[in-house]
Amino acid sequence: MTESSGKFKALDKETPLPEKELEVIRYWEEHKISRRSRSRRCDKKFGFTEGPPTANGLPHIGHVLTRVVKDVYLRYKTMDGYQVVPNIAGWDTHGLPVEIEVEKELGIENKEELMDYGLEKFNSLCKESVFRYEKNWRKMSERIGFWIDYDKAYITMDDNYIESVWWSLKEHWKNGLLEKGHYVVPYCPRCGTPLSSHEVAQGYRQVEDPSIYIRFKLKDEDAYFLAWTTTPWTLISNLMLAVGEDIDYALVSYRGEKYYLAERLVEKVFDNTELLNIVKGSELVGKEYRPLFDFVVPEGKSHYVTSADFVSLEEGTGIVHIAPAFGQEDHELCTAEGVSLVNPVDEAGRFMEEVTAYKNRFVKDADPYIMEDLETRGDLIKAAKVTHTYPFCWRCDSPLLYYALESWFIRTSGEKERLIANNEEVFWKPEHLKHGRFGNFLDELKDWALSRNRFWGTPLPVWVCDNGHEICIGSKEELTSLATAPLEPDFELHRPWVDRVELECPECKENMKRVEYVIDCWYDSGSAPFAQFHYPFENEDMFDEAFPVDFITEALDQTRGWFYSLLAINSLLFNKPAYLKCLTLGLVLDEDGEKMSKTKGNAVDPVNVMDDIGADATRLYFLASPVWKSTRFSEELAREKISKTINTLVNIVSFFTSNANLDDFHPSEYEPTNDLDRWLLSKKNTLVKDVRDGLDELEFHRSTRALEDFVEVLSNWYLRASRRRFWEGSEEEKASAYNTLYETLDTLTLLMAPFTPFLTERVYRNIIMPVRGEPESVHLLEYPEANESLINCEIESHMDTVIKITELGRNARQQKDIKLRQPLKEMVVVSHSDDVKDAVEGLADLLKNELNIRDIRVMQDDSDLLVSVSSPNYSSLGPKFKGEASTVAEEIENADASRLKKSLETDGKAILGSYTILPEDVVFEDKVKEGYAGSGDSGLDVFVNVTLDEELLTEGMARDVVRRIQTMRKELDLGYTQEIHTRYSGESELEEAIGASKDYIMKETLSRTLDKGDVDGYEKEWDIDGNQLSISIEPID
RNA sequence: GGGCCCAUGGCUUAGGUUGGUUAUAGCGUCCGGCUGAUAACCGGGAGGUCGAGAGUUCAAAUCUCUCUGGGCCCA
Repeated sequence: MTESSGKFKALDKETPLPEKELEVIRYWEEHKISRRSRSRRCDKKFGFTEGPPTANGLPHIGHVLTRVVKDVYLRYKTMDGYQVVPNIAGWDTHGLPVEIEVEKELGIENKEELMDYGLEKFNSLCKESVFRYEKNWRKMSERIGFWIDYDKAYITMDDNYIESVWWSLKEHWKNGLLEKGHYVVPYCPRCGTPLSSHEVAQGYRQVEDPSIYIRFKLKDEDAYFLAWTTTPWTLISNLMLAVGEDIDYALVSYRGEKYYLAERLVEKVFDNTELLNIVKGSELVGKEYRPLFDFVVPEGKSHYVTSADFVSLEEGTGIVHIAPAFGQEDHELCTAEGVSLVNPVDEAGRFMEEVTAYKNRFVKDADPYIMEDLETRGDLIKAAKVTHTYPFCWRCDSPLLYYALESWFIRTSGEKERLIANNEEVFWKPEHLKHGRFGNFLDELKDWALSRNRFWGTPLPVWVCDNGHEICIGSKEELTSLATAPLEPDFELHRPWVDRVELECPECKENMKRVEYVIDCWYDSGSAPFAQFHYPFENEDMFDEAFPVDFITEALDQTRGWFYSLLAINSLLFNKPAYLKCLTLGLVLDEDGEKMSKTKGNAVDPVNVMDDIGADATRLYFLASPVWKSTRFSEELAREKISKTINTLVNIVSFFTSNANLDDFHPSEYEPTNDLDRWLLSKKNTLVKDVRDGLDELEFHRSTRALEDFVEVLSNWYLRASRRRFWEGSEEEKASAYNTLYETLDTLTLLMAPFTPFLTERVYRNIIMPVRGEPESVHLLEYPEANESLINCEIESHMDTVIKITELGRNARQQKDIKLRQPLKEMVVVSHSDDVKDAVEGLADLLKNELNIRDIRVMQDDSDLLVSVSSPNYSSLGPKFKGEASTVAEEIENADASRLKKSLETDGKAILGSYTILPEDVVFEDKVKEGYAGSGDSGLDVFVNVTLDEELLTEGMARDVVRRIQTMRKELDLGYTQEIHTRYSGESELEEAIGASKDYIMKETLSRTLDKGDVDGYEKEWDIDGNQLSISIEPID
C-alpha cells in the first residue's frame, strides 16, 4: 500500500483497531471533546437520567450493552441540537447486597455480631466497598466511548442526596401516604431477620410437606367446612375461612358426616360421597364456625366465612384457611375485614407460652403433634405429602416463615390510578411492557413496604415519642432545629449518627427517638431525577430543565425495580411520569444461552473484548439486533463487524485518499454527470432518512443495518463500477465522481458518528477536517438532514433492477462456465415491465461494463430464445401402451414440441403416427436455445449469447494477460504511476492474442514496452485456461 | 404456582404490528468467478416440518387456542 502525501491523510491500516481507538480516546481527552460536545448550550434540552449501578462488583459485557445504547442515542440527540441534561453518571451505594458483601468479609453471621463489631465501623466499610470497582466501571465506560460525566456523578449515599430523599418522604408523610403498618415478609427465624425478595429468590427448593385436609364445625348447622393446608402449625392461628363467591360448593355426605367443599374438587378428596346440595360461595359468606384451637383468642369478630378472589380450584378444597400473621393475602384480607392480628409465634419461630400444648416448640417441628392431635379429635380428614417449592434462608438453610412484622409503607395502592395514568404517557420499547409486565404490575399494585431492619441505607426520617406522636423530618435544617442537642461535628445522614439524635416532640415536648429502620434502596435510585440535583434545596432550574426525563434505558430486570420506583415516587411527588421514553434491553447471555454470572464463571470481561476487537465492532454488534431481545454474546460474531463494515469503510476511504491526493482533488460545486452519482446521492439521502427514523423510533438495529448495507453497496457497487472514472474519466466526470464520493463520505461519517464514534473520528480528521477546517471533532457537528429533493425513487429502483440483472447475467454466464473476463456479444433481457425496460435502457453502459457484454436488447417475449422440448411420461405411457410404449416414447421425443403442445392444449389429444396420446402422456420443458444461456427471477429473464468468435476470444485472452500483469505489479508493490517493461513467452495462441491487443495491454498495465522474448526481471509462470505463459516485468527507473 | 417474553438451515439472525409469488442475511461448508481500495467481494450448490398440534382463511413464519422447551420477573 502506497502512502501518498497530500491534503487527505491516508488511514493507518497497519495498527490494530483497538490501539487506534485508544489514540482517539487520548485525542478526545486532550481536546476535551466530550465536555465541549455535551455542554454546548442550546435551547433544546434533552433530559436523561443514568440508572445507577453499584460498583461493588465488576462490570460484565451486559453492562456494555447498556452503555452502548445510552451512548448512541445521546450522541444522536447531541448532534441533533439538543443539550443532554444533566449528563452525569450515578452510583447506587446503599442496600443489603452491600452489607452482605461486607459481612462475608468480616465473617459476621448475625445482628449481634454486627452490633458488637460497631455500626460506625461497619458502615464505613460499606462505604468503601461500593466504590471498590469504580475504576473498572469508569474505564469500561470510557473504553466503549460512553460520554457521561463521572466526575460529577450523583451518589446516593451523599448527605445532599439523602436530604432530597428525606424531603420527598416528608412530602408523602404530609400527604398521608407514609404510614406504619404490618407486612408479611419472608423471615428467617434463625437469623432473626426478614429477607429481601432477592435473597428469597436464591433459596427456593423442592421439598416435601404435609398436605392435610381438616374440618371446621359450623356453628349453626350440622355440617363441616373442609379446608386444606400444607402448614399445619398455622392452624393454631386460624381466624377465618375464605371461599370464592362464584364457585359452586357441594354439600356432601361422607361416612355419616356432612361437608362443604368446592363441587369440582369433591372427587379429588373423597372417593365415595353422596351429593346433598349445591350452593354458591356467596351463600356461605358470613357463616360462623367453631375455632379448631382456643390458645389464641382475638379481640373482636373472627371465625366466619368470607370471600376472596385468590381462592382457586387448582388444589385443596376451594375453602382456604386464613391466619393473618402468616401470609400476605391472609393479612390483607383480615385487615380489610377488620379482623385483628394474632401471632403466637416468637421471633425465633417457636410457639409462645399461651400455646400451652406446643410452647417453645419450633413451629415446623410442631406439625406432627398438631396433626396427631387433630387426628385424635377426628378433625383430620385426610393426610398426605406434597412436593412443592418452598423458600429457605440462603445463608443458614432454615425454612423461612411468612411473618407479619411492623413495617413502614408508602400507600401506593390508593394512588394506583395516578400511576396508571402516568404510565399511559410513557413511550415503551418494546411496547408490550407498557400493558404487559409493567402494566400488570401496576394493575395489581400493592403498598410499598419501605422500611428495612438493616444498617447501611438511607435512614427512615421518622421519630416517635413515648406518647406515640410521630414526626417525619424533611431536611437537615429541620432536624437541627428540633434536636435536643447540637449535631455531632462529623455528623452524617447515616446510622448510627442519626440514631443518636433525639428530638423534642412538638406536641407533648417529650423526648423522641428515631425508628431504627433504613429504607429500601430502590427508593434511593427512584429519587434520582430530583435528588441528583439536591432538589428542592438548590438547582431548581436544572431540575425543571431535565424533568420529566426524556429518556431512560436499562435491562429488563429493572421493570419492577428502577422503572417502577421512578414512576411511583415521581408520580406521587409531581404527578407526572418520571420519564417519557423507556427502552428496555434484553439480557446478554453467554454463547450457550446461559445467563452470565460470577459463580458460573461465564461472565465475559468487557475489557478483554475491547482489547481484542475494539469498541466500534462491539458497538455495531450490539446495535445490529433489536436491543430488547436477549442476545448470546459471541466475540467471534462481533469480530465479523470488523471485516464486514469497518474494514470496508476503511478501504473506501483509502481508495479515496490515495486517488484524491494523486489528482489533487478539491471539493467544489459540481453537477453530477453520471447516473451512478445521481443514484448514490439519492441513496445517501434515503439513508439519512432511514437512519434518523430508526433512531427516533428507538429501533437502532434498523439504523445500523441501513448503515451497514449502505457501506456494502457503496463499496461493492458504486465504487467498483465507478473506479475507471476516477482513473481515466474526463475532467468533468472526475469532478462528478470525486465530489459525489466525497460528499457521500462526509455525510456517512457524520451519520455513523453515534454508532462508531472512534472510526468516524479518524475518518473525519483525515479527510473532512482538512477541508472544513473545523471543528476538532466529528462529534461537535450537526447531524445530517435528508435533502428529500435529491431522493429519486425511480433511479433507486432502476439501479436495483440493474443489480438484479447483473446477478442473473453472472448466473447465466456461469452455467456455461464463461468467466467474466471473457467479453460476450449480446444479452437479452426479457420482461413485460416498462420499469425494467427503462432501467436497462437508462443504465445500459453500466450493465455492459458490469457483465462485459457488447450489446443489450430488451424484449417482452422470450419465445425466440426458448425451445420447448417434449419428453415422454413413462408412468403414464407404460400401462397404456404396454409393449409399444418405447415406440410411442420415441415418437414423442422426435415430435415438434410446440406443435404437439398446441394440439394437446386445443384438442386435448394429439395423433402421433398411429397413436393417440393425451396431455398426461407428455412432459414439456422449456430449454434455452442453443448458443444462449439464461437465468430468471419472477418476471425477469436474462439471456446471454454465449457464442464466441475469434475476436471475442482474443480480447478475453488479452484481459487475462492484463490481470496477470496487474497481479505481478501488486506483488512488487509498485506505485500507481510506475511504468514497466514487460516481456512474455508462451504458446502461440496466446502470443498471437497479445500481439493483437498490444496497445490495450500496454495502456492498462503502464508498460512502456511489451515484447516477445526471453524473460528477465520479476518473472512468473502462468496457466491461462490450460495454456502456459511466462511473463516478466521490470520497473523503469 | 402466576405474569410477560422467546423458539426461523450446523451456528447467529431479519421478517411478525398490516396474512399474499420461491422465507432474510451472515458465519461455516463445497464448486466457480472478480480484483491496481478491499484480510474483501460476486455467482452457484448442499442445508428449513419457521418448536409441536389444532383452528380462522381462498391463503398462516405472521392471527387465535392448546401443548412442549428456554428465559426473565413475581410468589
